[in-house]
Amino acid sequence: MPEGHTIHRLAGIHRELFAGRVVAVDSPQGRFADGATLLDGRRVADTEAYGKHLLHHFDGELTLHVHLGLYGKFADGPRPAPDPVGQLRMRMMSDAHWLELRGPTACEVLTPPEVAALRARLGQDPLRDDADPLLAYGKIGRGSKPLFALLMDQTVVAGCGLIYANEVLFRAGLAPTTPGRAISFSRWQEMWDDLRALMKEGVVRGRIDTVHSDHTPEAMRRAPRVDRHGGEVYVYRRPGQPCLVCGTAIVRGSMAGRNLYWCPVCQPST
DNA sequence: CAGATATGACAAC
DNA sequence: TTGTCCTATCTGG
Repeated sequence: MPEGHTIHRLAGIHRELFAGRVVAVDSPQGRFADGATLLDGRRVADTEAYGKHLLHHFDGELTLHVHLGLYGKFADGPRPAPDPVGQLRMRMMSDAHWLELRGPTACEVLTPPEVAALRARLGQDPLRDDADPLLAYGKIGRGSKPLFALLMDQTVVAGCGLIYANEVLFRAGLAPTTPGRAISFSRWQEMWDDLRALMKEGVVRGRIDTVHSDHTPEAMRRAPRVDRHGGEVYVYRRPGQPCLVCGTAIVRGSMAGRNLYWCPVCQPST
């Protein structure tokens, strides 16, 4: 489930479990063997999320950088740790807890300049208090690039993924193909605020719910209550099914290799 | 049990 | 736009 809310949630959990503690780190699978050696026996100073990137800052100016990609997963629990099963890229253990990581796109140790470079190439993260929607709008308001592609562009909005992009566009009543220059800053600000609120909910709940609570019981009955991704949504992965608001069949398309879903009536093309 | 699928990102064409 | 990588889980036969 790795959109930005998942990573921020993980940062919080890992801070709770490991910040301030010395940990043992290894790589049963072997693919993170060198990095594990660098971190083994050090103290975790703090954890942080930036967009979809998770950072564990260790004493000695070393940072563990993890990007889950499409398949990456963490698991944790109280010791004793289970025996390694499957492809276990990294394991971390304090005196009280264990943490397992499998299938990440990135699992590496970064120096401070490398961390700075990572942050510099990321856009505004709605889940961070240091984010500025006006800076994001600077990359949006002029061009012809579609809003969907802009939302998915991590150098514009860091942490927004496929589900949030599709859903926030539905909630805004905007077609995914709407060019960035077609919306004013105040319109963007509204969408940003909506996205931020949705993602904050996602951090707390550990799932993505985007359906307004005041929907009619009839509409809710027509929808699968919970998608396989674990949340309640308007359009994501509901092609051919009736729109929860107007009943029109949801349409599927693709843009930049990603799945698009929208309601042609609630989100008219301009 | 093989094949398809998954909330991502990047390089190469 | 296509191919590639990472791994587990769900699907159909």
